[in-house]
Amino acid sequence: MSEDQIKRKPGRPKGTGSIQTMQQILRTAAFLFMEQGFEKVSLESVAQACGVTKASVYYYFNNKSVLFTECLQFVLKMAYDQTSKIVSSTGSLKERMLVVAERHMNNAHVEFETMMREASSGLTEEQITSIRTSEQAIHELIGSVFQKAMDEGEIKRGDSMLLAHIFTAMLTVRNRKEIINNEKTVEQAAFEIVELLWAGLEPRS
Amino acid sequence: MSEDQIKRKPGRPKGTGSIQTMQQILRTAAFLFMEQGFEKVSLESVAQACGVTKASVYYYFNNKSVLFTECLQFVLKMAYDQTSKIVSSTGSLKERMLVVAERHMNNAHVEFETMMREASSGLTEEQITSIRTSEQAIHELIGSVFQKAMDEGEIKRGDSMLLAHIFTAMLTVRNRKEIINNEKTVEQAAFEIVELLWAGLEPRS
Amino acid sequence: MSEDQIKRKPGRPKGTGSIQTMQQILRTAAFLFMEQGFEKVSLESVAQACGVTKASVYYYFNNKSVLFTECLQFVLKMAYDQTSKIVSSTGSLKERMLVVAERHMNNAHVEFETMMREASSGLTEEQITSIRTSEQAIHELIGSVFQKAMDEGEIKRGDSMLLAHIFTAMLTVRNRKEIINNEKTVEQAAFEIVELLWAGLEPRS
Amino acid sequence: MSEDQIKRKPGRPKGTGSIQTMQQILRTAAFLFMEQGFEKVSLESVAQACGVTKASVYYYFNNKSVLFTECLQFVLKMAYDQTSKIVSSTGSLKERMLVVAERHMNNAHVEFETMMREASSGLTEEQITSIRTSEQAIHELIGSVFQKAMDEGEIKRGDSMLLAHIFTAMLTVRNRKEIINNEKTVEQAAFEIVELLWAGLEPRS
DNA sequence: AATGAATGAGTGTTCATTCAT
DNA sequence: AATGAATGAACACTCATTCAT
Repeated sequence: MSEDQIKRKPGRPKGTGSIQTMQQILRTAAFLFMEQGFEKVSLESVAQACGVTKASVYYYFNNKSVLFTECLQFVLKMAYDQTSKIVSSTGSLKERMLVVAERHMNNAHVEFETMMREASSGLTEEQITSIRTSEQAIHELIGSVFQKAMDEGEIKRGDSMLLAHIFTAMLTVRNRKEIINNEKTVEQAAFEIVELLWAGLEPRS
Repeated sequence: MSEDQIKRKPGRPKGTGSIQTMQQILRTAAFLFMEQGFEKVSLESVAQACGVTKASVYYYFNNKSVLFTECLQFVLKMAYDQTSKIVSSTGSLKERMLVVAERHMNNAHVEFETMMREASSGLTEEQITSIRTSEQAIHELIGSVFQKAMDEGEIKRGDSMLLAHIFTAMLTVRNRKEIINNEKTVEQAAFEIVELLWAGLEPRS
Repeated sequence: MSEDQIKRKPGRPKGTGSIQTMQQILRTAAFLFMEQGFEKVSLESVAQACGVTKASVYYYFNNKSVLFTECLQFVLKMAYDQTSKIVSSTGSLKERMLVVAERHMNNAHVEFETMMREASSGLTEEQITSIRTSEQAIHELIGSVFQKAMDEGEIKRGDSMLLAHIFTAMLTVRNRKEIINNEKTVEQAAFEIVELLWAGLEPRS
Repeated sequence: MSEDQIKRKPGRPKGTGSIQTMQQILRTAAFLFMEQGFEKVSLESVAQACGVTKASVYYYFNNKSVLFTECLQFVLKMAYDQTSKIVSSTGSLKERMLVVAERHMNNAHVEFETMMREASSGLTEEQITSIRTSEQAIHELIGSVFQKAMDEGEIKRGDSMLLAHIFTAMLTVRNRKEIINNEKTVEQAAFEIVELLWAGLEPRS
């Protein structure tokens, strides 16, 4: 998050201005987009939050759509890496998915599909598919993990990709203020969700 | 400049008067809001879609926030009524929830939480709570059905309200184009979701 | 002012709706125009203040300019009558002008000239001259009184019409909040103004 | 629809850049506000009068209230400086006040109080007091001059601040078209006003 | 006599985008 | 590398005005 602030190697930094500024714009904009969605974020507000001018943002990103696209890819890549690390660790599938759930539910953000729908009219076909691809990668990652577990008999057989989507969809209850914040912690909710997914509703005879 | 334009006189045109303009505006706007979210829908576009002028929209609704609020309440009431009818019909809980799932997934719309987040900055506290209340009513309806089933031993015990939220969250996979539209019909997806929710992932010994 | 409310003759009033409504619109609008000027007063606000609809206002007055014109003439006629009564009463000129000053300064209103300038672009030549004539009548009334006093040696000779304008102009200090409201009452201010006008600044040798 | 229109690209045009756009906007807007008042001046008209776009006006002034406030302060500062120079020159008080009168009456403008009343609903408390302060400064300047003259016996004793207000109020006869323009020059009127103020109406015995 | 419904023309304001430096 | 100046397009909202009933 603020890795670049704290850990400063001694000596004059190489590219003080250029790459650093671009990275900061990217990070800041990504945060704002995830928080407020496409339309509500103005390039002016991005610039201000970065302490630069609007024109500077344009210097690095040709237009709002480009910035948005790169932001999403940045965020999705981070999510992919994080998830990848978790699922490839040791432990039972259930245990690992619980960690995935906790992490996912702690990253506050606008729901993906909605943001895409909002933005899509301003994006080119290319941009849309490029984002979709990055997003799909995550689902495929999770899907493949489920598939492997099915093959090994760890869980029941079924449509692994659909399962992956259902799983991520379940995690969006994080956004319901009535559930989280009031009565349960995120960890509790994540735990109950995974338990439910594993056990099902049907009472054992 | 506009000398060559046909100068329409202001004021009410002679023979317009459809039956219920207000209802039509409400319905049209509701559809557009659900499809595109708060910001992207301009009152101009609402007016055009209804075949009236912007000023006419303002004649019936004081401002965009009011229109939005009434639209959402309109939609939520319909959803509540629909759901209410289904859950109070005969059949096992699982059967009834399948119907709920099918209906819900066929109503295309932006995810609720995201839309609210997007719009909330423009709404008054009152408007927000009024919408929230309407929305909560649906969850409580579903939650109460789950609770009753728990009490009667039809399903396992658990947090019925959390379950209600999880259930509706699961239905949002409808928005994922990779799943629906390509490989599965909505009905298939709904069926598999309900099956999964009931049976769980754990393989029977 | 509220003469029509208090003094109600017994029996069914003749023209309950028509003339009464028109009078009320006129009075209300006049008050609003004097208070806020031409542009700031919307016909909607006039209607609301009267408890009727905008269309009703249009029923009695063809358009805003007409309403404005009639309002001003109404107000100016009242001012004329009031002034006329005062100046034709007994007492020295100075005494009578003091009463005029007090009355004038107690009627809160936007300065005349400014209001006219604001409104004039929307008025026809006819309307403007008709208002100007009514206004001029007041000045001529006061001017004639001054002239007579000059002829009779009660005051120094001079341009009586200019003097009339100066006199009314002096009374506009009523609008300066720093003077009235804080340190002086309207009556005190009126007194000092008249004293000053009579005695002049020059110290007697 | 606009296919046949020449589609100007957005963004800064190639060779515009006059020297000081902001100053010109300020001056032009100040003139328009003084001439027509707050409501009647649209930012569009200001822009047009300057040969720039509305958006350019917004580039320099955040909103109409800000522009209005800065305009008034600009005008008031000029008036203060002008008056200050005159009153601190040599000559008798009467001579100097005659010059003040002439200058003031030659600057065509809407009456101050009225303009403030019209605009005040759109201004913040801060803006109002900031303007009021600037205006009060002028009256205090004139008041102090009168006070000094009283102390030195050059004129009769009295409320110097009230006198200052009366004096400026008298000068508003400049706005009465029936007086100026037709029969008298501004200089004549100014002369007669000052004469009257000094000598008073009372005939010497 | 009075009104509800509808409209065209504006007004203030925001924003993505461009260009010269 | 970064910015200040400028713009066209859109948007939320208001208002005077008209017409049918």
